Amino acid sequence: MPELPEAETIVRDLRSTVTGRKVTGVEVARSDVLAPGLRPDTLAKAIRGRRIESVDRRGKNVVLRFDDERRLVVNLGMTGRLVFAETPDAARLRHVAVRLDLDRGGALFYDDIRRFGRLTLCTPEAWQRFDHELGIEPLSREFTAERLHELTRGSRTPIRNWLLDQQKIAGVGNIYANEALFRARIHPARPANSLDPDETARLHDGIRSVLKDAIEKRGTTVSDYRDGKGETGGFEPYLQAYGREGKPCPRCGTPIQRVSISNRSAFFCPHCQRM
DNA sequence: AACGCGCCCTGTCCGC
DNA sequence: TGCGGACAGGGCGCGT
Repeated sequence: MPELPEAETIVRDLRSTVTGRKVTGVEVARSDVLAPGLRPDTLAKAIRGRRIESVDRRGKNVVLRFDDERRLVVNLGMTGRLVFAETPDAARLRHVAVRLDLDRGGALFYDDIRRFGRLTLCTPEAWQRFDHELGIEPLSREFTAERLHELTRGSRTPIRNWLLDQQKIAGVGNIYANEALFRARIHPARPANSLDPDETARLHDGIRSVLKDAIEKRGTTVSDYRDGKGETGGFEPYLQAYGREGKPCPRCGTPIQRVSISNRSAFFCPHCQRM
């Protein structure tokens, strides 16, 4: 479940280790993680010999920019991992789908148990389109409480679902959507356009604070997430609602409830978060 | 056309 | 102990 904080942690880890290195070899073991139409030999030919100029994040995506301005966009799906290691053994990975060998030793491994992740190779134009289609970065200056209120006004969908839409806000997944709503004391099934300015201000605050707190703890590992070094994240003990069905609400002690909204679990406190 | 839903995958856990 | 089924949920394609 890599969401924004997990992608950000991976990016920070990889920045220090792979930036400036040259790709010396490309091995694709599971071609179904490549974007439709991207063939293994096409990818290999495109990036072999290229230097990695930067490692960045857009929403939940990790973006490697090469010295010819092409980019490899990595969407981690549910169980994707990007780990740098000196040897395959040191990476402790059992489902390596793609390996990028780097000069000066070591390799960047893309590992994905369920292979829901996707690797996309973008020209500058394709990257521009990709970037444009994604929603606002929740930790950016442009993301204000007023902006959130404007955005939510046009949709009747449950706010939890709305928060998962990457074309609205980029980077929020089910864990942090539920946590943000808990912090804001808003019921996950509330229609997005029913939130008043005070509620969207609280939600804005909840989104930003939970993402920042989770980044500080290097992300949430429920089961599969690993950072750029192959280590687990430290935010799981700080979750207040997600995965805590039946456990007491940290604010009022009422048991946390789990309901299914559009075939996805939503966790909330029935006392603090009323319809 | 916004929105809901089923599907893609594998590992884990739970009940019988 | 073994086995079947539910569940995890990101993103996409499809139907309404």
